[in-house]
Amino acid sequence: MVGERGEIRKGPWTEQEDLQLVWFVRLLGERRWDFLAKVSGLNRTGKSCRLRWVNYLHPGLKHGRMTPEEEQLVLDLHEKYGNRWAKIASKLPGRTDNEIKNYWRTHMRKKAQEEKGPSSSPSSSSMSHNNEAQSESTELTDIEETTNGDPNDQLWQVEMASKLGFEEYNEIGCYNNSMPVNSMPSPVWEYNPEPLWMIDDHAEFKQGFN
DNA sequence: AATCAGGACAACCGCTATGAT
DNA sequence: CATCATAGCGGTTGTCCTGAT
Repeated sequence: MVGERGEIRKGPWTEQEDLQLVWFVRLLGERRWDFLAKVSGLNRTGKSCRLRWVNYLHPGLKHGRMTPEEEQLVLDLHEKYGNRWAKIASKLPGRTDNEIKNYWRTHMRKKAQEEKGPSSSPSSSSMSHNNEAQSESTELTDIEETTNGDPNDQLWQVEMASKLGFEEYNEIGCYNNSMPVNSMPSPVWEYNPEPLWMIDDHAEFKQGFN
């Protein structure tokens, strides 16, 4: 799992790594990814940790196929914003920029070309349909907003929670249970049983390891 | 049944923006 | 004001899966 000392791991994440990451994000919050990466014992870069969290582990994410409405929305928003994936993603709660980007790359681009194709652009007609999906002017807050709807999503969350050994997670995206410490190889647990946010600074914290 | 092509998705890389010191 | 660290974004690549031949 965890590679050689000092070696940064790359490639697919293991369940164990996911578990560790979720746990440390819960403790430290979604910030200071570099620090989190060091402290967690994951031999990953902060960047990699953030990406994994944002694109896969975040409890607010939808998992599964795009609905036709979402497809249409992506199409419309791409018309409007171009390749501003983050911007587009912000209008599609529960979807990540990466997901949308991938999705676009595969079929939407093709679809868009087809629709544009020989005749006029679809944008005007699709816009009206789009209003229904309350995109555009309506500023959707964030991913939490849709977590309650999608059965796919709920299913995934339950699956993920059980996979990670948690019983439930609350509305702010935190799992309410204790970490299954026995499966945690990180030295953190030996040195710092106290919540990490109690620790003043990483310099101090790091002393525990070095 | 084997293999090939395309789709779907995860992850990495480089660059830029922003905030802290 | 300049510099450094961190976060975020968009592009790209790699791998696995699935359906067609």
